[in-house]
Amino acid sequence: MLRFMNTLGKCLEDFVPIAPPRVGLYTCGPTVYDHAHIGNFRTYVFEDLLRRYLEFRGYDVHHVMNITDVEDKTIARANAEGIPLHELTARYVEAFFEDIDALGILRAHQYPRATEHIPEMVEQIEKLIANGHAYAQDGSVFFRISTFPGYGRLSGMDMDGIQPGARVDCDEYEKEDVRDFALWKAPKTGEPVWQTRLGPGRPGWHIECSSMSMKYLGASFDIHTGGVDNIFPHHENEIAQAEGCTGAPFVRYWLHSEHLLVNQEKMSKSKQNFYTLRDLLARGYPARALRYALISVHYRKPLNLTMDALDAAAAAVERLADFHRRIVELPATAAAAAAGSNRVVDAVRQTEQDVTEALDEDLGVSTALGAVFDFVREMNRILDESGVSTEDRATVLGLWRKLDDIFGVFQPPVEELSSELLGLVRQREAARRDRRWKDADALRDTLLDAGVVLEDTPAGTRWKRRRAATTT
RNA sequence: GGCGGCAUAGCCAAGUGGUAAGGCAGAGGACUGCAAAUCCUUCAUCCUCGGUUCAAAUCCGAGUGCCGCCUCCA
Repeated sequence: MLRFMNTLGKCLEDFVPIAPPRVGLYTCGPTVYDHAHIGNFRTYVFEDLLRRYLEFRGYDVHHVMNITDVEDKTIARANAEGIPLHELTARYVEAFFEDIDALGILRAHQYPRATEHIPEMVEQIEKLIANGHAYAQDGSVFFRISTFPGYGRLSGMDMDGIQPGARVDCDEYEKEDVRDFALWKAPKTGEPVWQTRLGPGRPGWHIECSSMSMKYLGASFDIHTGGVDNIFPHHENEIAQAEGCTGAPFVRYWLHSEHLLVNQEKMSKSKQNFYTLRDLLARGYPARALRYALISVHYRKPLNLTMDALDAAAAAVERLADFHRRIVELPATAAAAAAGSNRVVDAVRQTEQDVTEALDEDLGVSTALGAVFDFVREMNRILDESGVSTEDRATVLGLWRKLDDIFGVFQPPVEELSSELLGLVRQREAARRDRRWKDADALRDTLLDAGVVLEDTPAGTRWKRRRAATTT
């Protein structure tokens, strides 16, 4: 039974979709004013694992991720660069897709953008005004929190405790109550303006997610996710907006991922520990190693990213790739043997069961990966001792494909070698055959300098790309 | 000040009452012409101090440290 830690209620709950096998999944996406940083991707990778695992468990997931292309930061950045908003956001939307592709994150089924859903937001705001949950003031529209008794339930915030003055800044907008939040913002110089039935202005941030999620997933849907910092106020406000509008329960399961730390500290540009994906790729870490590092820690635990940890992740991924290559390239002679057949079948079955049990429990990914590495060791033992039959190999590769569908880090990319380098490999094989060890070793060194590592096996010499040097 | 998260070997990290998964790094060994890959062996008593219990990393209390939220930061 699949279970999730639901932020709403703070306990482990059995996962029961509203209309199985369909699952509506909404994940809070990027604000496209700059490159996303590696902490953002921690969340996106978690959401990718969630989606992939739901699919593995037979659910028909409909995944929607919003793109926030109009809010304070995007406007400020576009103004600073002196370019139109859409030009700025188009640039970073493109970068975002490049990055998630590099990390092997599956594309959502839809990426609705705020600027393309102004009418839907206006309509929702009108409903909220009509039923008394919202009020217009000085050209803006605010949500009236006092009319929504459930406010604060998701975050556990006691709204009565928040009083004007102390820590709460009254912003430039006049509101009935400082706790009220903006649904629609009156026009200001230097800001984009939409002419709507509400008057001119632009949407507040929170309204886009409730409008767009309900448009594509319905008034009530299954799962909504984001980083922990979104719990309050963003998701709290979404609930108020949605339920205040429809009267129906908005979301069944709220899942939130913890933040990523760098060297046990919060990432910040001033501490010079702020990394985008591109920064880390430029340091030579393979994208798959980064994905592994981001995925291998449970999503509700802070992830402490260090360069040592990334080196370790790169090595772990290589161990998995080495195993995959070994099983794929298994020579026919060894593949004909079948002494280990029962062990293979047992190991495959046990591994699939262990991985499923672990992930069923709120995506217990560390335990699941532990089971995978146990499997790799057992299979390597079998391969050392007896080899496997062609049939068993197919069974193993079948499991491997399933695991890769879930984790997205097990199937190594196909590597190619230039004909010159391949020629050197052949020359060295000839040298070894003639026992010209010095020549053979010199050729091996040459290839190593070219980034090619050789492995001599009873069935011949294999080559692979050297793991990128990643020091400092 | 209010609310919440975390603290396990050199590093990353599982485990939430019965004598510490897994990965990386290290040490020794097997295999190898030498390597690489692989396998075997080895490497912690769980932040501190109290308490509950036959039994605690795991429950309770008090500390210490780090991180986050408290109006728009994944």
